[in-house]
Parts: sequence; C-alpha cells; structure tokens
Amino acid sequence: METKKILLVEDDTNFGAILKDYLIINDFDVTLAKNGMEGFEKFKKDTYDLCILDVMMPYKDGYTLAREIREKNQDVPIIFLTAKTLKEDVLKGYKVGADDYLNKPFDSEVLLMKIKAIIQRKASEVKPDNNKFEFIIGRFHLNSKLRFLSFNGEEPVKLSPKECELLKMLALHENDLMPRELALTKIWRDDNYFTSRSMDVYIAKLRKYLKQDENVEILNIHGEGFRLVIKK
Amino acid sequence: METKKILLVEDDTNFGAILKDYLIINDFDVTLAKNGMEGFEKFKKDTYDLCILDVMMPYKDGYTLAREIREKNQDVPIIFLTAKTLKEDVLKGYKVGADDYLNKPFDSEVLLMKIKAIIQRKASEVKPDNNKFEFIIGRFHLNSKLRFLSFNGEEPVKLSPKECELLKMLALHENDLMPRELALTKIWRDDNYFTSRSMDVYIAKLRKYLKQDENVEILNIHGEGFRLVIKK
DNA sequence: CTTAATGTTAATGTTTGGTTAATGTTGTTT
DNA sequence: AAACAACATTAACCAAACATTAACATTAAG
Repeated sequence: METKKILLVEDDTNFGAILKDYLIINDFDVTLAKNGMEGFEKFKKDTYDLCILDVMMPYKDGYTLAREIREKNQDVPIIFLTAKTLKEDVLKGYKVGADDYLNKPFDSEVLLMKIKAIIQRKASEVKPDNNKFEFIIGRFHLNSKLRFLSFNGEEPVKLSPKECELLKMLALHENDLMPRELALTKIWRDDNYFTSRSMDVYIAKLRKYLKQDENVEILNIHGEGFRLVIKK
Repeated sequence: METKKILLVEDDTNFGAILKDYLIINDFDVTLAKNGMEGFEKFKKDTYDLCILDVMMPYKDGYTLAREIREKNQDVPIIFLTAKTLKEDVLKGYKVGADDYLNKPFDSEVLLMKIKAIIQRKASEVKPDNNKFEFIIGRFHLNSKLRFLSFNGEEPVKLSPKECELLKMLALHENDLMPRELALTKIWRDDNYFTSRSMDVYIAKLRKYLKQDENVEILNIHGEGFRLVIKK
C-alpha cells in the first residue's frame, strides 16, 4: 500500500514531535502544524488521507479547524485528540464530523490501530464515488480500472499506475487546462522540482502512446499545465 | 429506516437489562443473551444488524464468541464492551474483527452515536452476493461451501479455507479487478507486508490448480490486485 | 539574449510480484 | 506426550514492473 499522508495539528511542540516521529516510523508521511491557522494552510496546500487534530489550541481550536476542513473536503477522516472527557465535547466532535475520538493520554498502538481501521474504511467507501473509469479519447478507449488503453478496439496496451492516472486526469479536463499543480498534488501528492520533472517524463510517454491518432494530442500551456485536445 | 436488530451479550443481568431498555427506547430491536453460549445460539437462529459483546463473561468470553460469529458471518458489525483498558485486549479485539471498542463505564449517548455510525457505514458498503457458493470457472466447478474444486466434472480436489475464499473472491470479480486490499481486509482481516506475501503464495497455489484449463488464468494488475480471466 | 520551463531518452533506483521451500501453528491421533 | 496431518506464514531468491533522476536538447517569455 502506498504511504498515507497525515496532517497532525498539535500545539504542544514536544508531544507533537514525538507523535510525528512515531507515525513516521510506522510508515506514514506526516506533516506537523503547530496551531489551527497553520494547520488549515497546510491542509489547503496538499492532499491528506487523515487529519489528527488536538482540540485545545490557541487561536483556532480543533473543532473550528475541523469545520473549515469539512467545508473544503467532506471525506477526509478526522481524529480528535483531547484531554477532556466531557461527553458534550465528544458529541460535539462527532457532530463536526469526527471519525474518532481519543482521550489523552492514549496508547500509541491503539491510535495506530484506529488510524489503520479508519483509512481502510474510507478506502472502501470512496470507491463507488470514484467510479468513472471508462474514457473515450479520440479513437482510443481508456479503462482506468484495469489500466488498459486500446486503439481502435485493438488489443489493449497496459499502462503503469502513473501513466494511467495522469491520462485519466487529462481526460477529465478534455480540451481544457489541466493545471500542473493539480496533477502534482493529486497524483504525485507532492509538488517540487523533481516530481514536476517526473511528470514531464510521463507526459512524454503518453504522447508516444497517443500519436497513433493524429487527432489527439497533449499540448503544453507554458507555466500552467497541459491540455488534452481532441479534434473532431 | 426499518428497525435494526441488535444482539446484546452481557452477563451482568442488571446492567444488561438497563442497556437493553435504553436501546429499545431508541428504536432498536434488542435480543439479550446472558453468556457466550447463549449468545451464539441466538446468533445462529436469527439475523442481526449489530452485535454488542461484553468481553468478560463466564464459559465463553467475548473474543471467542466474536471469532465464532465471524466464522458464520464476516460482515456483522461487532462492538466490544469492556472494563479493562489494557491495550493488548483492545488490539486483540480489533484483530478478531471488532468495529469498535467501548470502555465501561461509558456514556450511553456515545454508544448510541457509535451504533448509528456503524450501522450506517455497513449499509453503504457494497455487498457482493455472499450466499452464492457455486461458481463455474471455465471448465472448473467450485463449491465454496464444501470447498470442492472439480475439473470437467471429474473427482474434485479439496481446497484449504484460504484457497477457497480467495478463489471465490476472484470468481465474484470474474474478468474484473479484484483489489488486493479487498482480499486482505476481507479474508486475512489485516493488510500488511506479510499478509500480502501470504496472499501471493495462495495466488501461486491457485494458478497451479487452474492451469489445467488453458482458458482460465489469474493475471496481476501491478500494485492493484488480480484479475481472473475466463476466455470464451 | 538570457532564463526558466519543457521535451526526450537513457540510466539508475525502488517496489512489487512469482515461486519454492522452510518454518510455525493447531488440532488430532496414537 | 510424541507424532502426524493440514494449513498458514515467513524466508529467500529472482524477475518484472514501475518511478525517479540525470543529462542534454529545445522552446517560450520577458
């Protein structure tokens, strides 16, 4: 399974760092934010599989942050950490859309268990939503579930995961701009010089496949992204 | 929503009765059992939407009961109630296939919240037909109840439990992707490096059986899962 | 012009899968 | 309680698939 990204928002710097390290050791990709403000900024900049929020924080508490996150994204799982055991708080947390609730001090293994359970659960829920997997691209036919690309109904070629996701994303923006940044944050889940170059390599690969059909091509929009054009 | 049936297994008669009444007031149809034995009997006799099991019980503890229930039914949600907070117990519970874990004393509203969340979640999960147990796979015939696999109507071979479940799951996704993760979470109830390798070993075993029929094969979709293809 | 962005191919690095065999585990028989 | 049978997991080794990085060429934009 690919490494999952976790946004951890915790104002206790010490505790936050320890928890972050523990999660990293357990194969998660963890981003730590020290308060609600920072947490929200980081949330907007990237795509996370899970958010772990401390409830009691200065400036912006966990509930408020959770509500903001929910506005942007109804699906990311949220786990609250809290020292309080008041049931009103627990209920409030669930109301805001929490997936789970942990009282401090908690056992790290239990947290790990819950994280795995929640991520797994979400994975199976998201599937039906993600169910568009057949695309017509000129005389090509893409099946992004089986990662098959066939030309003119011929024997299909197999695409690699990245090739496939990228082509799918281009197809979703057919004849329109597919921003570079979008592909990088959604597919590469990271936006830097190297992932960007890696993406260019994949564009080249896709062009090679697609050149069979002279009416299909991937154009670059300098500094912005790419455009899959399909002439008719 | 129609009334949901809950099986409540709790040896403390007093507490059990109170909890039962509370749940009935909240529109659930509750069956109370006083111990693991009785709980299992009642489970077999009816179909429940949820099981709430006390962990500490005489004769048959909650874990053992959960395991027996899981053998019969991989899908019913199970919630454990326990006075113990030992992490080993919590982990053990999750391993047996628990959906949640509540420490006594717990707040009844919180329990209600969890029950609703869990029932809703299960309802939204797509259910492949679980009662089906006869499959035609090319010239093979699989009976997943008896765990028999026969070729061309010849004398059947006996499959091990894991071989059988895996083949069944592949057959349920005939010619389509059977995600790795699905098999791991449903059959192995755990998704890690070792269970994943274990699954690969079983794929190899199945391929050995299936190679008698040149029109049947198990293909890999790198990083995603497997595909049982049946050429016609 | 000059710089930053992109195009492309090849080389290098990393992860996943295929397979067989050895080792654990569990429950049953002697 | 030793031996076994049936099954499951782990180890080990290899190959294939995939992804990233490097290197160099080309192009767009100010």
